[in-house]
Amino acid sequence: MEKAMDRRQRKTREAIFNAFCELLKSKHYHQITVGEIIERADIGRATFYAHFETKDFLLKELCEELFCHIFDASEQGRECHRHIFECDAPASVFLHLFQHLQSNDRHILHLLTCDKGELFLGYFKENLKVLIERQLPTFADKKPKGVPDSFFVNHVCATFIETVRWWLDHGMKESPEELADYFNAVL
Amino acid sequence: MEKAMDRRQRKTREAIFNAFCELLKSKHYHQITVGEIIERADIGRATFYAHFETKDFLLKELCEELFCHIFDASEQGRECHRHIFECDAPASVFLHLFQHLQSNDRHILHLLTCDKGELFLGYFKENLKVLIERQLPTFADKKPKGVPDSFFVNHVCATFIETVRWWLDHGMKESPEELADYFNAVL
DNA sequence: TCGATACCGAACGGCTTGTTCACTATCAGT
DNA sequence: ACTGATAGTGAACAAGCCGTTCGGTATCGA
Repeated sequence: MEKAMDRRQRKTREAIFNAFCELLKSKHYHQITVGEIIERADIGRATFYAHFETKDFLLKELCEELFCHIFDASEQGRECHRHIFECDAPASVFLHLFQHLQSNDRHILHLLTCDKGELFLGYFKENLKVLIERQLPTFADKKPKGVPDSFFVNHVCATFIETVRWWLDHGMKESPEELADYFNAVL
Repeated sequence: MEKAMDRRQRKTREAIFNAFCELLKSKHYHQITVGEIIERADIGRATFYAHFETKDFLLKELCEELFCHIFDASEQGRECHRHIFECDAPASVFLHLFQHLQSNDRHILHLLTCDKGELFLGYFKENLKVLIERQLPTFADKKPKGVPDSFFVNHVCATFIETVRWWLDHGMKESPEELADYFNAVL
């Protein structure tokens, strides 16, 4: 993990992640068994537990890797090399997020619909929260009077997540731009 | 269930519900074992499975009973005997809901924080949705142009649920009236 | 080449699930 | 109060999964 992993370690770790993601496409999280992951990844039972204390930790670490990618990329897009798009508009970070979610890692989204989504959403929300808190000034105009900050942050978070969920449930027919419009409209 | 249950049936059914609710106060849903429910309800193993196909069905039926109470009561409050409060204000149904949630069945809310919340939330959302769809005209003024109906309904639902969740996470210090204010403010 | 490290794989104890079955208690109706 | 139907008992059972252990093998980095 931290100290330049052995090639073998990296390989099995990847194998586990891949197997897990593939399984997530056809099954709900809680239906997936460690045995299945092992079989699909073609590794020994003991090996799995050498890498992940438990199935929940596997999910946790997978999420962390994914969020790292997505959120780092969005922030970079905003502050550094500006990505492909102009990123000065207040809430364009969200457009970025929608785009990432659409293109890259579709299998992430399956986690949102599965019933262990709570866990996933927990992690997602955590990361999203720091992003939003850091941008709170940007929303100052949208925030109604008399509403606590923490309530508002939570509201923005939840609205984003629900927007994505709605998107998914309807087949992701809309473009990220449309989505971002809806998102801004209801805020 | 439907045909005037035997007294014995009602008794064990209640015993199971009670045991389950009590356990939910101290444990997360997925940590609770059928064995524990049985022991606490003081019934035979076979009896449990005679009533509920599985633990998930137990949750489902429990939710259905609870929502029946809450949602029916809110609708009655609005349309019939007007309850204790004046119920003409557009979104006072929500105030009603907040009040119900605060007073009556506090153990319901524990379901919202537990990690199987997804399941619970699913049921909750379903019921809430029909309520909101029925009241959509009321919100006509709040709904921004160019946003699909289904998106907006989902958004209102989610906002309500997240409001409740936030409430809970912060110790339910606010009064239902304040909550309703926040809720209206962000819509 | 060599020591360290990761993987193998089979086996094991422990726990949970859902079912079965012979037996007993309680019900509702005449 | 009798009786057939219905509900609950409790113990036992097979099946499945989890997480661990251990002796042996393969692969790594230096």
